[in-house]
Amino acid sequence: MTTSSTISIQEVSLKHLRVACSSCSLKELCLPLGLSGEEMTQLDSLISQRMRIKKGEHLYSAGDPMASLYAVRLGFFKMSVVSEDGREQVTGFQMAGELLGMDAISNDTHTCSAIALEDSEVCEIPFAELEQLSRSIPSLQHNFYKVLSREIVRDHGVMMLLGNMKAEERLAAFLINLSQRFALRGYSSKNFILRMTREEIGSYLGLKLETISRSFSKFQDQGFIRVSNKEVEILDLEALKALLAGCPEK
Amino acid sequence: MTTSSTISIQEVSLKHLRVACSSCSLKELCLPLGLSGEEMTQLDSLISQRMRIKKGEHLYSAGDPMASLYAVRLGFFKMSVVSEDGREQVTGFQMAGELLGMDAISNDTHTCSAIALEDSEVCEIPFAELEQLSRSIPSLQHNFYKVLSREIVRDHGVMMLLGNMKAEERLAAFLINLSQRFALRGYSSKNFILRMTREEIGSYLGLKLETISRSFSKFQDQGFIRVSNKEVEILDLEALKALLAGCPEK
DNA sequence: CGGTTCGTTGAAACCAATCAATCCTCGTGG
DNA sequence: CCACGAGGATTGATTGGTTTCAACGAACCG
Repeated sequence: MTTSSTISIQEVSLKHLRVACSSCSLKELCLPLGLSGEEMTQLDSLISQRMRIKKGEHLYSAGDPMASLYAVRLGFFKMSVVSEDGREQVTGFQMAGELLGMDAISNDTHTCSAIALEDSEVCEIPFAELEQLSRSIPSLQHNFYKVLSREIVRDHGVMMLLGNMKAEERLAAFLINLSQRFALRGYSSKNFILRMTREEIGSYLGLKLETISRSFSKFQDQGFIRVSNKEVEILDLEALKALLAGCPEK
Repeated sequence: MTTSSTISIQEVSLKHLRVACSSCSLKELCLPLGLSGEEMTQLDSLISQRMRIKKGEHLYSAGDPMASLYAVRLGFFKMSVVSEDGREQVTGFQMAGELLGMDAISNDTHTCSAIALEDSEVCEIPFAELEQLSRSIPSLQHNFYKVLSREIVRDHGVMMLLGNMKAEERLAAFLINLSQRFALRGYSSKNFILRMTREEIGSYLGLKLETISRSFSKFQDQGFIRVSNKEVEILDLEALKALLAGCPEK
């Protein structure tokens, strides 16, 4: 079930305030990277609309047919898959400039659900048209291959995390990753708001929410961070990184 | 360090016994899926050579520059990444018809090492040429997007496994997956040889080798499988599947 | 045929899950 | 505006599954 009916009003009102890729602050992080002015205009014409997704709403759900990919303009999403027996696994958190829905290309069907963790905005990118346009714009095709490949590399990083690391190492890796991504987008790398619950962090990291809570408390006791509910302040980034590097003498 | 010096002799001897995609038994599983005769000939001309990789040799290593992707013709590979502090994570096992090196597109550099677990044979696919050809053959481009996307979906499955499942569930999932992939290639789905060690299975599944060994023994005691070293016989596939489906009443 | 790698099994230690109680926060409606 | 309820977070006690440590046996390779 998509939420298309819920958002149709905004769709209309947004049609004429479309922001073109060429003037988008995220173009360096997103698909248009490295395109010429002319090429970017062609890409612009392909982005049919911008959509607003309210906190808690599904942009799409697992099982939905896939017609478009989405680029996050603003906000924060979680992606999750559910196994046959009902277990949920959060596969990632996506923020501005990141693409959603790439898993769906394999079967023209979404395999994940994309849920907004705050009021968000995405650009809809019709996939068939992207595919066609990428044939005439080599650097667009190349960028898109890279985006797909980068997702694979990211997934391998998560496997490393889930397969080899202890609870506190996982959480440290998670915080460092978030911090870097915020920095890349011009936000503070030291102070940020967690848009997800402890349970969602736990699902992503293969841990229970109580373990996340305890690890946060421990980091705070050690003076690595300050946490107050969803606010996080990183006080000692090096200490967190040291946790990851393994004990120096091991 | 690549192993190119080791295999140069075979390369030469193989040049004239190249098997074209069009006559390859794996074409239904591999990139050429759905291409016309004419298109397949073009793809053929791109596959510069076949290479033999001996058991234990690296097809490529993490950090190597990426110029080509590889399609497994024959044999069995493991892919692994190593973290800064030296921990190894096996990210997958690849068999005939599967593509290697897709993670490397993101940076033109391999992020995994590909190691042959038995004497193997791969087709080398120069990436730049594949990219160019895929612009003129829409279904090739589409296939390649799908292959990349399928890899992402597969990785999500591994995350589910690592994040949510207990040791025996993971091993059951692993055996079922292997069984299905062998069947797809015309091999027995009930009897097969594990090409990897217990330690490598453990690394893939986020477990220690002793845990793998114990789980194998337990499955055998329960009559689900018969294991003798690397030989596996699946006696009760349904029982293994039931393990995954979660407790019936949960 | 000897050595090394791989696999199995047992006992103990440990880390995270589970169970449980309490508190906090936020959104909602009276 | 405050009270209420529900969901989210914290913390403690206990359990349990997996790792670790250890020893031994089997298989494989040169």
